[in-house]
Amino acid sequence: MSTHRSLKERQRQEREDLILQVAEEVILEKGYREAGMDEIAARVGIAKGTLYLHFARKEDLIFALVKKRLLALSAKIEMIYAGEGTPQVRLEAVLRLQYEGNFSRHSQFLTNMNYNEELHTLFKEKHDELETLLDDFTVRIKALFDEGKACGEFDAAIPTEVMYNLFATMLTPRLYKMLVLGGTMKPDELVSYISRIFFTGIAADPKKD
Amino acid sequence: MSTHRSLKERQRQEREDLILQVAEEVILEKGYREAGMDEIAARVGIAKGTLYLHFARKEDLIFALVKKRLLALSAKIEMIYAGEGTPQVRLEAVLRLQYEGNFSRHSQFLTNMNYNEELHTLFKEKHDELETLLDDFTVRIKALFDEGKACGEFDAAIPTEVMYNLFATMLTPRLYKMLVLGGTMKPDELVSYISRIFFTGIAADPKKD
Amino acid sequence: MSTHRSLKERQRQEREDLILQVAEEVILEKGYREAGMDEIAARVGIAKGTLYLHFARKEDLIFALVKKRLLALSAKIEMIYAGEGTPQVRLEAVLRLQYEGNFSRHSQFLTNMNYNEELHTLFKEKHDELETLLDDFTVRIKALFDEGKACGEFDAAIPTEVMYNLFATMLTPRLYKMLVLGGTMKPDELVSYISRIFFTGIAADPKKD
Amino acid sequence: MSTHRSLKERQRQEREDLILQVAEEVILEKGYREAGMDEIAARVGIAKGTLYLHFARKEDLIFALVKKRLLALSAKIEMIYAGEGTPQVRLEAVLRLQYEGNFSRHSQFLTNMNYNEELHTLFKEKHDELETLLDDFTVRIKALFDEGKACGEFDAAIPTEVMYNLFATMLTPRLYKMLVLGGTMKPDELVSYISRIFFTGIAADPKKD
DNA sequence: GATGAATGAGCGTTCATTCAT
DNA sequence: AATGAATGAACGCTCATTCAT
Repeated sequence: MSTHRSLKERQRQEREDLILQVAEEVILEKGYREAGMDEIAARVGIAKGTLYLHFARKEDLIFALVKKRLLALSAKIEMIYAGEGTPQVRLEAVLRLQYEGNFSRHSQFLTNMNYNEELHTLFKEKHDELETLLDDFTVRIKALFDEGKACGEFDAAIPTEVMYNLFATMLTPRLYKMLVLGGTMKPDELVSYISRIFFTGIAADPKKD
Repeated sequence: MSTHRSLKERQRQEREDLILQVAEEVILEKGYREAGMDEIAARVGIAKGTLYLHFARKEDLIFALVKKRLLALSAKIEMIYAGEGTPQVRLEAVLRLQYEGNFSRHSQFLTNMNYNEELHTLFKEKHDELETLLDDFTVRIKALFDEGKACGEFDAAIPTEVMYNLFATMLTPRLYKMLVLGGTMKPDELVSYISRIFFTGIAADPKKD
Repeated sequence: MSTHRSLKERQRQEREDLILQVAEEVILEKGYREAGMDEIAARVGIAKGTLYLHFARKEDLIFALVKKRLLALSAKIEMIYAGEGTPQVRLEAVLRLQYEGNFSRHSQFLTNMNYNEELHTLFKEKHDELETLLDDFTVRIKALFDEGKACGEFDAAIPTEVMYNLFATMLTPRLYKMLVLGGTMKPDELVSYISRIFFTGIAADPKKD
Repeated sequence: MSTHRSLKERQRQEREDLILQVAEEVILEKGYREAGMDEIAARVGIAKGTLYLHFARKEDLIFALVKKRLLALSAKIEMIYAGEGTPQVRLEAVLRLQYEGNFSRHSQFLTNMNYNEELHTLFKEKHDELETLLDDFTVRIKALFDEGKACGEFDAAIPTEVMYNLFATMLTPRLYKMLVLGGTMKPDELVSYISRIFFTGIAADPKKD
């Protein structure tokens, strides 16, 4: 019985994941507004009504998707943060993460959502929850920069805020789309260029040693 | 008569500019889809029908706006490109331009449009014209990086494509919004931090001299 | 076995009664359309599918409820009709019946249904059956008026049809809602006022005796 | 110009009236919920969007209709109230009004609305405005009963509340539908029977003179 | 029998676009 | 040229009904 339950529950969860995955695809193709509930349902292979058994409102579906992507990102960042290596090594790992596999797609989704003013309006009520989710991410990255400064790896004269935001800007999918999808280079080559430029740029001045 | 003509024509042009300006405001506030033709017309102070005398479709209005902003940007870039100073000096001028005055708003508009997949679909037909407009901008910036490499200012080992796209990424309004609008620092302070990091990062290795 | 059968059958009947009772409550609270099958099932404590084992369509549920209330009413009327006393005394008993206990609720339900055109459309197929049910009620009341005329209690110059319909109109819950629920008076006070007015109104003219 | 304006305005008003009239028809045929905006628009001969230029929400359309009927009713009642004759004569005029011409239809509409619990929920926000509209009607009728009591026409022992509510109950379209539409008698015959019964019923006891 | 997840027709509402004035 | 009333396709969402378990 409990097995039955958990089987059902697992199937439900799997379908919910499928819905989110399909929704992400459609949204990446057409944008949030053009992504109709009808089309998402059709692509998942379920009826519209069934979609509404999982998410009572379109807004909730989108938010669940954003949340899922943010949580996955936070978890990865957390692992890297808790791992070994100098701050630079770990920040490079974050870069690599973002440019590899599906994360590039997830990253594009999150970036698109972030630059869409419409969603900021839509999520006004959920602002606090969103803030908390983003904080998980922000705090770790900033901590790595602070650590780097403390151990003389990064230039303490540059505000952590600047380092963090510049770094976050580089996680944006633009570079990936233009250079990797454009066929110019492979992800790891791109990451090594970015790393080289960025970490040379924020390195502590060796003369001051 | 011809004076009459051109007077009318000028008035028409002025109104068209006003429409574009208002449209930009509304779009920045609410996003493209939420910006209704009704509201734009009302804010301009004209009837909805009149709006359609200027732009036959909402799509055309948006495209005209994107075009206008890209042309203005290109013109500024062209001036800087044709100006004096080392490549780095001129690229820093581009950065300053982006972070000052209204350009921060225009920049935000262009970035939002860029990250909105909906518009990419919408502009499919006009893809070529858009490409040409973007080229005007792209070519100049890349030329400056190439020039810098040639004169030993920038590291020739880093592909120009990488430099260009990284530079373009930093013109994104994220840094402006987080740090300047957030009240942490003034635009010129931010520009000098970015410059320092970026140009140190791409500088030619002095040991190799 | 037959005992088993009839036990099961009794349980089934009990549940059906419960469903009807709950449905009446929900309909009185929200109206027929707003009363969802989901909510009725939930309040009864059964699954929605089970509801459909009892009533194949929402329409059937409503009709069964109307039928049940009409039958109960007819039975009571029949008892009163077959009872003792002058026609007026028995008609007063009908009035008292309507204004006391649960009948005020049932009366409200029947009246609401009667004034809801939606249901008249819905019951088009069942029109004849409904007519028969209503007749049971109508015929007895009319008979009492005729009897009253015959024995000189009521004015024979007033058509029985008028007496009957006026009487039926007064069984409407309006008076109950406004005066009893409004707290102005008790049910039996109200009934005695109504009786006094109505029966004085239709009384045979004493001068003509 | 002003003529133009008022012409347009008049046409608009005429169409709005037509919409309300059609809506009333459809609602009387099918009930409030089954009366779709689509069908109302189609019967009026306009597009659905045009309907929404007149009434922003279905709720508003219904409320406007209720309001219009109540105002019309109040105006008529007011005229009768301010007219000549004993209270009984004037109350009889109210009865006649209700049973003649289109008023019988309007009366049916208002009664249906009144007995539909769904609408009470829908109009919760507008409860106060509705109350005010109803008061215009209620106050006049009660005043007539009080006047009748004062001049010895009606029995002062019967509370005005009872008289008023019983009278209002008789304005219900039941009698009209059963007896006039059923072909049994003409409206004025019906009114005279009702009057006779009701006013005899509430008449002051002549013995007390 | 009992369940409740799944269905999809149908509703109210919006808004880019058209066109008679 | 300028207007704004009129349009109708398309959307998000609901809920009576079905059916595999």
